[in-house]
Amino acid sequence: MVFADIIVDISHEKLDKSFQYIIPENMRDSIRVGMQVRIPFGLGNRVINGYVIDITDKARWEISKMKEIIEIEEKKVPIESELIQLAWFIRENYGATMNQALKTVIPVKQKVNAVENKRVVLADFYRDNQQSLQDLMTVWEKKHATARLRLMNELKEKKSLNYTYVTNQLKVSPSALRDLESQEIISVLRDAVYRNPLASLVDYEECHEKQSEPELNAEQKRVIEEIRTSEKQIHLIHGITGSGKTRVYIELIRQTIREGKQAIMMIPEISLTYQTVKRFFDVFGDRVSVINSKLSPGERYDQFERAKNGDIDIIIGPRSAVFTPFSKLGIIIIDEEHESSYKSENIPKYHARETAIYRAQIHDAKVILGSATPSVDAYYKAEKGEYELHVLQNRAAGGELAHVSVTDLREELEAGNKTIFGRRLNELILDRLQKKEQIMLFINRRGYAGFVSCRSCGEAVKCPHCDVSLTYHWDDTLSCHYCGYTIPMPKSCPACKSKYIARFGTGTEKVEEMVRKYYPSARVLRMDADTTSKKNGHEAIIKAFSNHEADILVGTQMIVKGHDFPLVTLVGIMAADLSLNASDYRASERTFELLVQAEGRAGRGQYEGEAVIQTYNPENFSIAAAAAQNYVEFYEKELLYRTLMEYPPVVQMMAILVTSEQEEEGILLCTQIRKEIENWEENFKIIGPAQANVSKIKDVYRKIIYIKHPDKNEVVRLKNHLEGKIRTEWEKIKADAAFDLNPMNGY
DNA sequence: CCTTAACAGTGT
DNA sequence: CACTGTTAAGGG
Repeated sequence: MVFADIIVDISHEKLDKSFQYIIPENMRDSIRVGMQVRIPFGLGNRVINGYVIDITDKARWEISKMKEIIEIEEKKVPIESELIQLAWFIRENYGATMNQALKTVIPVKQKVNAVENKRVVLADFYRDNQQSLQDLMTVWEKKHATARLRLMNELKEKKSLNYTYVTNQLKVSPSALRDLESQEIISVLRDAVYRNPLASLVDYEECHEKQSEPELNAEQKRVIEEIRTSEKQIHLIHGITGSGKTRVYIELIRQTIREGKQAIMMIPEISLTYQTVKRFFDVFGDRVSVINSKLSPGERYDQFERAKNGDIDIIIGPRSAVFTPFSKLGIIIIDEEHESSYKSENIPKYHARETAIYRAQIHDAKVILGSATPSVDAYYKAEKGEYELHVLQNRAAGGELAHVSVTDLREELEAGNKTIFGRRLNELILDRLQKKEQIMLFINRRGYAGFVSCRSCGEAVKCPHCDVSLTYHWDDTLSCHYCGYTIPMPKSCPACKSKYIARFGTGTEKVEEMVRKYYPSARVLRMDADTTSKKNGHEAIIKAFSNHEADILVGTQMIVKGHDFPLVTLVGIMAADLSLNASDYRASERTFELLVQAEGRAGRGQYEGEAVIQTYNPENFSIAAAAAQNYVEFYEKELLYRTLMEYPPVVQMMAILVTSEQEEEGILLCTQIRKEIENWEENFKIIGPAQANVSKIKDVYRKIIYIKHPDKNEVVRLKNHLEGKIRTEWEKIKADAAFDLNPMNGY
């Protein structure tokens, strides 16, 4: 007897274990680990889906009670067994059910019909027998079968014709072709052809215009050599903006491919796909592909297949690219390693960096992390020797980093300057406008956009189901981010009936208005959530600014990421402090990152760049370090703070989010959890329970507990213990708990 | 998650 | 005792 361990396709803690089924005789040869099957489940034997995660001859259950698998789901994509191992890792570390983890590692669910490339050729007999063909055509001539004659004349010349060419250009109807095929005069060949998402991104016809990669400079060569000869598996490249990290990645991938292995190139955002693909395509041609959520299901499925079959060597994509089913994985590169988008915001909240490292260990592959502003986490591990650190400190194309000056806004006020432009910034703006160079003005503002509040009572209009303010939409409605609750924009304050109710400035609008007022001759563009919400709004603004259709671009974080504007020689950071006020321990790290990335936008072309940071806290260490563009200085001070306060990476932290419809139930579960941790054999530091930042979503209450411990394994062990308790002893408490290891954004 | 069996409450 | 609604248990 052979049995299958199966994870049922129901995401519920109670069912988060494998169930054993008998494999019927007729499936014994075809069934494989990773396949999806239909099984009878529960007392009612309702038929559901399941994933086979193991096949064994050892029964863990009374065979008489075991049921049989009904059938194999041929239409569903089987999960590679290696990805099942990754799913276990994710389940274990990020608090999810195995079912959820399996669904995450398999981004393609359904098999999709292959696209066929149909060609028309002469049947063997007529190809080898010219005389018979001639006879045939004489008959047709008499019959005035003109379409068939057209086809035959072409086929005599060329051996094979494109099907669409035959139907569209030669005007031979499909029915005629079918007739000819059944008479065995021609045959229609069908080759499966992969959908190619690159086709819309790069121009195959213009291959001759390929940009060749610049020569490696000494510094880049050194880093490549260090990595090539190193015993270490994980490497961190700390390279200043413009130091040519991508050039290094390309070289490392080239070497990997030469060894017959494959590469995953991870990028933080889909919007950066184009420029990356373009560059890689010029070097590696169609051995490169992309995978991301913007692809159609068919395209995605085909990239999956190409990767599995070894038809490509390199995949470019965001977080989920880590699951690309390469069998000979040699290298995983994570560009802009510090980006928070590498951590999933949905359950399971896996971190692509950690998952990549785990996967690389299975393959004995290398992991390369790259950034101009490494995450404190990664730099810490590099310092500890867990990763090997490499530094690129010169700009590849020569040139200097932007010169940065800091303006203390308090002094400006004292000096009687009531505008939002400090004197230094004003001076430089006028200078650049006069020189016809471009300017970017960056507003450091996260979230909390466009909510509506009352000027007389100060009350913000809130969602009745969630603990958040409603946000204003351009169609003059207010809606809730979390549950979609929408009301028309009220005419007066719902709380005090005052008429002085208005939208809180988004910051960018205000700045735009001021620019128009003080620099009336300047042409201004604004880029923020409002102006980019329309389809292609993002690209349209970028393009207009690239073409120098505007002198000043005003915007939020989105203007600082990844785009090259050679004419920009001035970057103004209007108020650097705003992200410092965020309520989580990563606030300084994020501020530093943003400021340095913003500074990096200035002076990327032939002209020298300048950046002005305006702030109320010039003495703040992350602002000072950003002004000096000194990462190590920032890192050392930040690490000191994290050590004192016991924050990651010095300790491991886990967030436990408790949600409940009735608040008391949630509080009860929280107290139980707290008690359990206090009595646990290992000593954990506990913070909370407290109300989550957003304390209610869709009428569900949210409480948060943070726990800290130096050892990650201990944290995972406690998590497993608590999960067990929740499943058994505390089962009756009507509240749920979700675990998040080293959370990226506060709760 | 969904089904079922068990149970309590209601009405004839 | 038949019928209905609520609840807890179990799933291989």
